[in-house]
Amino acid sequence: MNKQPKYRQVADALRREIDNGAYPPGSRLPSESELSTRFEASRNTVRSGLNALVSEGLISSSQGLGYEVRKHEVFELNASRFENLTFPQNGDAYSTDVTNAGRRPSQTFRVEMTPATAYVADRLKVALGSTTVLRFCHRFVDDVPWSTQATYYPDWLAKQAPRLAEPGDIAEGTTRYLAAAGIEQAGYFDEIATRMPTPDESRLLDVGAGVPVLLWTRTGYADDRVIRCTITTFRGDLNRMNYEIGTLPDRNGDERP
Amino acid sequence: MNKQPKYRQVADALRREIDNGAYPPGSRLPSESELSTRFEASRNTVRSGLNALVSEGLISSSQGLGYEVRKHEVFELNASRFENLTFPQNGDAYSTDVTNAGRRPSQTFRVEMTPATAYVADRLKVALGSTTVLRFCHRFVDDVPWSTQATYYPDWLAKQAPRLAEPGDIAEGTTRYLAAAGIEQAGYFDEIATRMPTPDESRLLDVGAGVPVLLWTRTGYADDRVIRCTITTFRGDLNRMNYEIGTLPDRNGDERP
DNA sequence: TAGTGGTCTAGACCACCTC
DNA sequence: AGGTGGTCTAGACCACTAC
Repeated sequence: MNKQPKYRQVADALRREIDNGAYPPGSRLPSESELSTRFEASRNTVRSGLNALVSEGLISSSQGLGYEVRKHEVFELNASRFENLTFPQNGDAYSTDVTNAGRRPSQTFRVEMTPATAYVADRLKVALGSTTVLRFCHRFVDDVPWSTQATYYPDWLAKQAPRLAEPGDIAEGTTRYLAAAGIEQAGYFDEIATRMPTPDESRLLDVGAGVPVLLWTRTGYADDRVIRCTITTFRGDLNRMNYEIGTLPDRNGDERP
Repeated sequence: MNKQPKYRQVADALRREIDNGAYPPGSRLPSESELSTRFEASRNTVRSGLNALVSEGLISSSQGLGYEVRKHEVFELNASRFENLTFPQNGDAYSTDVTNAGRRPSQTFRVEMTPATAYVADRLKVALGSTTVLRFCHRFVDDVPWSTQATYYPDWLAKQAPRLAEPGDIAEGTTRYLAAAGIEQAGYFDEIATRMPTPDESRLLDVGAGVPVLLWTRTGYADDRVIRCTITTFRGDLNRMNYEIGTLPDRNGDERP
């Protein structure tokens, strides 16, 4: 006989009921004291079970309100089209994508000079701690924190293209501005990873326990030189990345009925 | 004054010490009762703090042994080279990659006929519940569970290429076998997402709390037909995916000193 | 004010590992 | 045997939300 601990039985029973649709996304679970009666367990034991489901990302809780089944709506980002080398888009790809999806984008933006961390220095091929220009975006969709994006430029490039280090927006887009300055991005290297958020990331993206982040690092090259390194941190529950490679049939919105 | 709850103070203090290197990766934390004395908190409160760090993926615990700082070694998978259309590799790309990294790959393998789930049916463009061939791999590196890979083929293709549904390995590789049968993959569509593992996935990949999974879905096309859908589930703490797009300078191992 | 979850305690017993 | 974490309880008080 393989007896499970009681808190796990609670978690399993509730998970099954959520999967079955007994508690649809957005609905509320019974209160801790009700569950405590139902499972003949102390409140603390029930809490352990609920906690497990929170860590799985299945439910969330808020003080005074109760436990709610999480709803998952995903936003797709086409990374191979995002910055297409042959068909560059006009303006900001993020705003366009979000607006096209019928949502309202907003962002805060800042520029600063900052010493390169090991991770960034490695990719930009500059010395650890050497100066870089950081252009940082904190992005929202319908006022929900969605992602952060930090782009680092090496010092030598900022000297060649001084507007990079100026606080304002670059209206025509940085890629286009750099191209006009004779720096044309010929290719990029993408790295994708996942992990649980740091406390800082939890704060910026407003995620609780049970939601991982999706980390996307794009290193851009012009000839043999690295011209930038962009680190995007997504809420894992709200985002998905796509790549199209080779020849594909047309998929003109037929996937979104 | 912004007083934090005690269990969070415990978590923050320990996280800081881990970040500082006071407890390097692989080392053990003091026992719960020692921490209980140090922080003047009950054992349960200390446990809450430790639990938070477990959920962040920073530490892990095992009965009778204590808490250990997790070490992170990542395995990189180059998804744009993985199945290069112009320079196909010989044999199994996974085994080659792992062996090249000086590690020992192993896997279990099975083939079955199974009705298409909504997710798979959507991608294969077949009816929900219609028959598909599933070729499933459970992969290990040095006997550590690493990833699972499930490839679904539509029924019509299995009729055209009958060895797909046979239980054994396909020595020359399925891509090559299909090409010989006149089915040449011309392109693919990749989707990448992350979430916390389901209980099934936790079991197969042997991950505890605080480790998300990285989900990679590759849908392969030949002309306008979908010929397969491969769903790979990685342990998020051990894997990273890469894409090379456009022209890049040679990076012949110079990144791995 | 009543009900919800959030924090904390003190103590008990069990399961696992090392010696 | 002695130390570690894992489970569970009963009860207390606090903070937030709703009405």
